[in-house]
Amino acid sequence: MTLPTAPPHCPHADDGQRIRAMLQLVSDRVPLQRRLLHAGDVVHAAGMPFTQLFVLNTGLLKIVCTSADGRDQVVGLHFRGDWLGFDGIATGRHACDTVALDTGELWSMRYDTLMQACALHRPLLDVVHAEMSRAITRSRTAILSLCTLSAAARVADFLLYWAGSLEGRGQRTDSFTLRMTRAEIGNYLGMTLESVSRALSGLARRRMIGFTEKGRREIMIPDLRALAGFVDGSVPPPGATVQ
Amino acid sequence: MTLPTAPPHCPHADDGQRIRAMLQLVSDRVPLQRRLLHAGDVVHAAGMPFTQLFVLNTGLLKIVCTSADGRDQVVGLHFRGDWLGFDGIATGRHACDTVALDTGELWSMRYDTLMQACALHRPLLDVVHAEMSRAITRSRTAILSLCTLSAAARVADFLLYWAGSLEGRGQRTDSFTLRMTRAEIGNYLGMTLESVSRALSGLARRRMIGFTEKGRREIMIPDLRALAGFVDGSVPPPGATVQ
DNA sequence: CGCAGCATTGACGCCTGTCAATTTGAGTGG
DNA sequence: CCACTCAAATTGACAGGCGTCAATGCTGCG
Repeated sequence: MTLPTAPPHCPHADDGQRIRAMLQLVSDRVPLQRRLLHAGDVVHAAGMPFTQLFVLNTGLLKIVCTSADGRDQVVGLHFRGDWLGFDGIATGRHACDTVALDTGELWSMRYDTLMQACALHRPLLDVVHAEMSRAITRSRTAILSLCTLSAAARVADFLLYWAGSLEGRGQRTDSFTLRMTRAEIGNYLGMTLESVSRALSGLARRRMIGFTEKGRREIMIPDLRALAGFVDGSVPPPGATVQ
Repeated sequence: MTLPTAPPHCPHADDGQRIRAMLQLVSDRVPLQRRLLHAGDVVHAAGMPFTQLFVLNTGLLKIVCTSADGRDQVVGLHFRGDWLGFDGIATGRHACDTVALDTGELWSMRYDTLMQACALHRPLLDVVHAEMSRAITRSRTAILSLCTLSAAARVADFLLYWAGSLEGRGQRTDSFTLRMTRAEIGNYLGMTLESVSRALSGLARRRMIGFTEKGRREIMIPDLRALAGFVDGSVPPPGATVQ
């Protein structure tokens, strides 16, 4: 039996390998500072002068943009191996806030130092460009989801994205803890916290996800493919009551 | 009298200078192919092998992403001086379609050739990185608008973005032609074409924009700041009848 | 033990999507 | 130059998804 639908978020099976090799390359070739992060720590804030790039070695971060009139918005989540700070290159100042959502370790390096290292070792430059490329593609995927999916489907898609990110990093994907409040998730997905809660409850009612006894932040996904089927519409929405 | 609100899209006044210098640098230092574009021409399609980067010398392009299950979405617009194709670096294949919306001229260069030129002339590398950085920031701004603004405000914001892009490129900003159908605009803004039409009509009723006699694609904006005030909520929505 | 933050659930209403009719405008051929 | 045709745009009626408001339950911590 072949896959009925391609999972929306399918990191290559060798993503874990890729990320490990990238981290190895960076730590071999670039002088790094290492910093322990705790939930709530600010890596950089909008307006700060740009001098450094960052690599998240472990943990979880959110990117928050704020408009001139005060609307703020989670525009990205970052996992182990993701790079941060590219937004500052063009203007010399960071355009957003970056905040830790969990404990972890952050690497930082001066941009000019990194470029010197790249000049000496071309594969390093390729890695940097690939990471920028990934950042661009990921944002576009987020826009696609925001514009084309219903609120419930966006929540399901978000869970698949999270699971896919863990899978690409070698962690278990059938059960994980969302290290965000419903309000943060809702902000990221362009909906209210109540809609997030209702969507999760609906998915749980349909047995497409489950909650553990440890609290409602820990999510179980028995079958990723079933969830993907819901996102692409091949499974009806969990609106009606189901037995 | 100081500005009541900062315009949401405010390219630096010297953006035109920056873009001209960038184009000059690229054409001086990198072997280019030049190609004439017409509306509908495809620059690259999703899945195509990545070998080249592109710079739009004149004209207008849209970026379209398609999900595995067939949802498609305009995720970006590009004007004179914008770079294209970064999405292909990470995977070696393009992740989206790029389609011309107007006649124009496109420059293309091999990525490896560009990198060789960058190795010889560091400012060129900085330019490339700055363009990638801008692409990341722009996508985030789009997400911010999608998630935090009402449909009518998104349309107003879109017009300001368009005007700002023209301003940064030295063109008149009080009157311009949208080279997209309502359906394309709606797709880009995450709403239906009817909502776009209603929003434009509402803004026109409020005299915040005007249509010329040449057709409903040409938009006049008498006061950018008034429109910006509407986006940030300091001016009430054009729902009710006015005078 | 009690408080404060987080999550769930229900009721209600509005924004915006859907469907449909009509008008406008552009392109084509007689 | 005008009639014809078709895509694009406008506008209205209606409904449903989701935001808003509010009450309640749950959990962790002082």
